[in-house]
Amino acid sequence: MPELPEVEAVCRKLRERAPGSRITSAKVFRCAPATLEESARGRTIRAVDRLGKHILLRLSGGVTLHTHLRMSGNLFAIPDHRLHGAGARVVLGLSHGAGIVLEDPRALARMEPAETEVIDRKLAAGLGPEPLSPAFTLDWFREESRVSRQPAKLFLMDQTRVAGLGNIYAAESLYRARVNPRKLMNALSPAKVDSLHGEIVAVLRDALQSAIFAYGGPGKFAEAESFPIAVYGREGEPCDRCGRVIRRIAQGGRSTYFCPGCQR
DNA sequence: AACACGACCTGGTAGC
DNA sequence: TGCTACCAGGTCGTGT
Repeated sequence: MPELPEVEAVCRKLRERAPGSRITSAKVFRCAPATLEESARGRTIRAVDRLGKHILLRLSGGVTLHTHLRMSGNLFAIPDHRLHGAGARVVLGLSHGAGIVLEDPRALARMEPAETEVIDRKLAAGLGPEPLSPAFTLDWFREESRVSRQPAKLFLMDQTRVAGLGNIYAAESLYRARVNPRKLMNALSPAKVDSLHGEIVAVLRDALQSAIFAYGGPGKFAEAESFPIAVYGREGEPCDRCGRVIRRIAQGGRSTYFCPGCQR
């Protein structure tokens, strides 16, 4: 589920309920240290921030619940904190009985209490600019590309370079820009670098719209255009653009899907 | 610096 | 039906 667009959708949804609520109880089943129960209880949720794929629940008293959904996590509000599902890993009970639940079937997600100043400094130092922020300029991207000898796919997945892309949207960005995922960044033509920069932004913008729909956004009537997946998970199928068979290779221990015909 | 690999975990599914 | 093997949207630590 969660790359930047999905995480942003989760945050927007949470912002409808969470800010202003006091945490009256906290129960950790897994995915969080037991100390979270005590450090969260009694505090008020001031804001829900996001940095890359990291969710930051800002609590009163300079405490942040640093949350990462990893592969299969989800974070959402429920009307009654006692009625959480069986898959709940952390449940925050709020004033007026509502709740916030961290779910994750694989239990890889994490929610950890931290001093706000400390976690902010750590994340700022460890994450590159977000593609949907003004910091993601073409000049910056050109320079990063010029000095990187990483294969393009690994470059896009590297959160210290670009914060927020994951396996799906990295693959889709490369496909749209017609870039071979194995090609080293500093070996890409200037035109490909520029194209890739633009497609990263376009892919995330499109995906964000779809994610907001999927998470119960503006209208159930509007045509919920789901994000069109062109290559991810389509090994063996013909490419919509050139007809060549889409391949799956391994990079950095993950699957990369691409079209050997038009990604060069 | 850059990369491979295992660990962390559970669940779904294709194939036999 | 039931077993096995592999796959999964992420990150971190260790070793080369």
